[in-house]
Amino acid sequence: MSETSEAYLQIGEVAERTGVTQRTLRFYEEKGLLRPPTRMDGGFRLYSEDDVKRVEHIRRLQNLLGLSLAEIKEMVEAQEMLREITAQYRPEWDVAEKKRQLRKAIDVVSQQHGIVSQKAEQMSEMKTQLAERLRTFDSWMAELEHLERKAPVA
Amino acid sequence: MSETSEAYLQIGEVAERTGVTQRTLRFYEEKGLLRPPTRMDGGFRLYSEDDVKRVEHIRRLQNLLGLSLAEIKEMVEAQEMLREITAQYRPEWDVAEKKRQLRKAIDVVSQQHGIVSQKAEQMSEMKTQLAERLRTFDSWMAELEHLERKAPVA
DNA sequence: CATAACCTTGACGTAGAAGTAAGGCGTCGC
DNA sequence: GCGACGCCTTACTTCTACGTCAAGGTTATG
Repeated sequence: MSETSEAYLQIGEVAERTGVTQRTLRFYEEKGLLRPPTRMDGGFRLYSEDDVKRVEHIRRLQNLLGLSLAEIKEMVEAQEMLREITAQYRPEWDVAEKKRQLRKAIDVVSQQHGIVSQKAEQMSEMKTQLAERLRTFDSWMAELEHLERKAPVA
Repeated sequence: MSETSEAYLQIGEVAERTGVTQRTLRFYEEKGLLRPPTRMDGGFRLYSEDDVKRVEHIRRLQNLLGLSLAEIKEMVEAQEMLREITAQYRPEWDVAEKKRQLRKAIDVVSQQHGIVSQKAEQMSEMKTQLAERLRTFDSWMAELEHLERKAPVA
């Protein structure tokens, strides 16, 4: 009975569930993208469900936005900061300090939002262009088929 | 008077206009992403406006869709193929052959369209999430300011 | 307690996408 | 026709994001 409150996962399970390799998980940890997980007595890493989510988030930022790990690290760190503000009460921080932190977080998130918005817009533009093209091609194809019916292969 | 019909550009100008380095332009040529441009007698590359557009297109595929140069090459080649079909009459190709080519092109473009659609959707999803977050943060901020007004810094 | 399955760190390797440097022609304006 | 600047190729280097052993420790199971 090792269940304290959460089900902890070993690196292999996390790898399987997230679709990245164990090497990648260790690599992300090394690079500061994942905070070092807790360990078993023998040294085995124990991840939480939250860690799984974080990995998935990292992958989205990579695949969808094409950000470098360095850029992603910045973002993740900002998230982390937020967690610090919101998690427990932290009476040692006064309101002014909290406001500073929160403002920083808002900055980061709105920057992200800006990037995403811009990219999304460019994408839909591209999508429109492609759709237009497809229509053109389809009409050419129709034309070719028309030709073929009028003058079938001898 | 070297103007035949278009204004040709040297590699430096193309680099400046597209925002990539000269090295990158030569690299793309080497990799088959840009067809070898015409040359001056001395060997200097002479690019057309079309080439500039192609470079911009390549960059969009890289940055927006995150495709590898190999993947981009395939796409560019398909475009090129189309150009062949549509450019001049090409009486040596019969209708069936043209249809085959056109079908291939349609395949490529609709595949691209699929990718873009999917990404665009994921992006707008992400955008929504970020916007939601921002709203949450803003309300927290408002709360903090409210607190501050009720109990100003002693 | 032996054995398989899983994990550890460390070190080296690799593919993709260029960057950079060297040494040498080309071109243009005067 | 010469100086300054732009361009040529070739070759070596870099950076990112991991992959791939290797040698050994840990954990679960019969």
